[in-house]
Amino acid sequence: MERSAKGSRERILAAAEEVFAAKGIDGARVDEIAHLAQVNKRMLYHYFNSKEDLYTYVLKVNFEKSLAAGKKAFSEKGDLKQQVAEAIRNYFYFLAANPNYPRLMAWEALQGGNYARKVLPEIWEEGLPSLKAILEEGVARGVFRPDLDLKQVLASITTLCSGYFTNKDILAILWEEDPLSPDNREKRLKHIIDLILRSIVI
Amino acid sequence: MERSAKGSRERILAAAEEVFAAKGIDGARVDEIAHLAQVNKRMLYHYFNSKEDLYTYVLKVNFEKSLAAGKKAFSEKGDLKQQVAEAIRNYFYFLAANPNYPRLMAWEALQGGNYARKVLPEIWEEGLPSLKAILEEGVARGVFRPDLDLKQVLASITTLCSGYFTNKDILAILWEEDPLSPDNREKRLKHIIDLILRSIVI
Amino acid sequence: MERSAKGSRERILAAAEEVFAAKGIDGARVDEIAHLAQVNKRMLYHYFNSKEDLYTYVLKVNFEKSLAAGKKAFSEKGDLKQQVAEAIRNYFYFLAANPNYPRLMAWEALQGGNYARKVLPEIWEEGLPSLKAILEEGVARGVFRPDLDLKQVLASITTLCSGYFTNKDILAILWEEDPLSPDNREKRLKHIIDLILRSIVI
Amino acid sequence: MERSAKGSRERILAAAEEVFAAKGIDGARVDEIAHLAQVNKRMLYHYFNSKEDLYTYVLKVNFEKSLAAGKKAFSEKGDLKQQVAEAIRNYFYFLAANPNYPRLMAWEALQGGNYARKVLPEIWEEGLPSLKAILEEGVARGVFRPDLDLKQVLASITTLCSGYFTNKDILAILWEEDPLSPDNREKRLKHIIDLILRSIVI
DNA sequence: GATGAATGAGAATTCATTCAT
DNA sequence: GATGAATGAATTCTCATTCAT
Repeated sequence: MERSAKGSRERILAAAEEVFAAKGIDGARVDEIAHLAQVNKRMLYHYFNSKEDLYTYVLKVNFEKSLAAGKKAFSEKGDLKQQVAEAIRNYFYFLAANPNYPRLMAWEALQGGNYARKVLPEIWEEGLPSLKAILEEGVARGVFRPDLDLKQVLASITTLCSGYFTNKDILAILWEEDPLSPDNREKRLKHIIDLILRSIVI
Repeated sequence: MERSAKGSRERILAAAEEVFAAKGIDGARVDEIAHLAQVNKRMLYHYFNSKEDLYTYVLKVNFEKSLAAGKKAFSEKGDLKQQVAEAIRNYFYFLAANPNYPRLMAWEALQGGNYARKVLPEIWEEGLPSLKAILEEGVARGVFRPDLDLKQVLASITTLCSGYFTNKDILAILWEEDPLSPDNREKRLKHIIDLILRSIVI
Repeated sequence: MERSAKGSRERILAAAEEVFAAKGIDGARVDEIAHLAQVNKRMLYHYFNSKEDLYTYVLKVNFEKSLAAGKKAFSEKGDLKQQVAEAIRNYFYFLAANPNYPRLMAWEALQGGNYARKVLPEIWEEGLPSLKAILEEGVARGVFRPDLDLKQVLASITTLCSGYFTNKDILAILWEEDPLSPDNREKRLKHIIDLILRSIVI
Repeated sequence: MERSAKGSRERILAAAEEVFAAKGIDGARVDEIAHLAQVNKRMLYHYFNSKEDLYTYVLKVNFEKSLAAGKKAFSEKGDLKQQVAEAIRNYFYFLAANPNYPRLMAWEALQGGNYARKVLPEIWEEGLPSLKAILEEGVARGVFRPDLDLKQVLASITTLCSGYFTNKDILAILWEEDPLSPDNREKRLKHIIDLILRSIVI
């Protein structure tokens, strides 16, 4: 049993993340979370006070994970183009490795970010600070187009990356393939990088 | 009273679209829909049988609207690049004019397309057939890159366009501006068109 | 169309009898009755005021039909035993010919006769007056047992006859045959007559 | 408070049996059952899932009670006639002691046995196996008529016995006495036994 | 007489939350 | 920390009945 491997609190948190990511806060059922976490429902209230608070906490934890990932300095080897590519790749594979994250963000976005706003107004997924820095340097050095609109570029990158994961089920239907297979994932990433790079170089 | 201005059925449908787009099927309340439609709750069941069926019907109507819009032949003036730009512009402004549509699709996508699948497995938003045709012609004529992966390009276009609208609330927070203002909308569209065109021409 | 063959009122009455007999007053749906009668639901209220009144009226009509059948003088040929047999036969085939009647009575009996009581306290299915008379005469003439308890005998006859029809579905399951087939019906009737006659003759 | 005297589950079951026996599934109200059981309505769903399932479960429990009663071996003293009388008496007093049982069966019979069929297609109230055995033995030994139709005899016995209880309210009106008074009950039983015995002996 | 649309009261069912232990 | 049973407030859905024409 990995029942006691993690403590109840951790199990609840993990279960909640799973269920909220799968169904959103309105579709999620407290019973399902408790059952999945193999704890008595009461414990959930013991540790997290309410469904809403639990949800908000799950968001918080995920934001922090994402921030931490964003900050992890990546090797600054290669030219700026390569660094941009690398940053996108890092972000893309962070999403792939943490599939609950983009889904949680997507549910939250549709709800106007009301829960996220309460706890973490500042963060959200601007969280590509290193990328921003590289792009700025590229512009300064004349490697990237001088008329680059950073806001737009960053929005495009995050949308393209996270959109791939939040729309996986639909793409699976349309493409009749599994978008999450390593091959397809890599193909998609290459396409996104190509798209972005072509649009920013002079 | 604009009581019987539109029939109850239409009012219910309109109200349902509004509420489902705003809150998703799980967040929506039948009472709210009935109230917004200014009808007795009973009528909702009379016309649409259940909340779920009503939701599915709203999806259906929206799919059809989108298909109709996609089919509307656009002027084939200008070169192929201009035609691509025009097709993206049409799609983008269709979403802007029908803000419920991208949101409904986004909720649905997060739920794995379970409801949509029931009604219209085939459609979804591949629905950019004219665009696909233009791209193919461009490749054939040697105007666009021969190695163009249409699937990828189309996925990027739809993701970029609809992602802008489904994430509007988050962008509003990050940018501290209204993403839906005509100016910002147009600026975003131009960015997307530029991004795509640069990536497809030789 | 036999739609206009009978007037709406008659069609409603016929439909109501059918549905009430099939499902009882609580299981019956006004909508189903109206639909079966091919009339607008409003007409039902026009003619019969309420579901309850309609039900009560159906009971009344059926009581009267049964009384009328019971009064129809039967040929007084043959000895008293033959006359008893004939009376039971008449009753049994009246029930067979009017399958709604025993069912309506059975639903009503389970409900304590509350609706019937309101309108027709006197009738119910004592309605075998001719039979009663024959039995009394038989006792007087010394043909039947002097210690005959008429109440008990009549109760047995009605129970045995109507019970066969109200339990038809269960018997169908147990016997794996159709209790209402002419053969089985006749066999059952013969059994009942035999049972009763043996118990009343000296 | 005899609040937890019996567990809620048992109280719900008892209350449900009472209410379903009194009013049938369509006439019964979940609220009434919950109130009678002194539990929160929610518990009913917790333990039994739905009104329909609760009803089906009540049927099941009653079937089993009846089967158990039927199996209880009765003293095989006396001749076969006495044994038949004893078996009928046992059955009759089982019904008297469990008044909900014949009523539940009667409602169910009128509905075509649709719910019972789900749970226990095989049982129903053929459940007089010991009686059947005695009758067969009697025929074999030449004590009972060789042309005895067992199916018919058993149907008559069950109909006469259970019919007495399901029609009690009507008999009360007709007879202007209480059919359930010990005296009247016993008188009725004697009549039934006499009726049956006379019809089966040679 | 006849109709289709509408309604309010109520019935079944669900859900987050809390109590007693 | 932990638990099973319990609850009240919604929430979805149903039904007999009535209104406007």
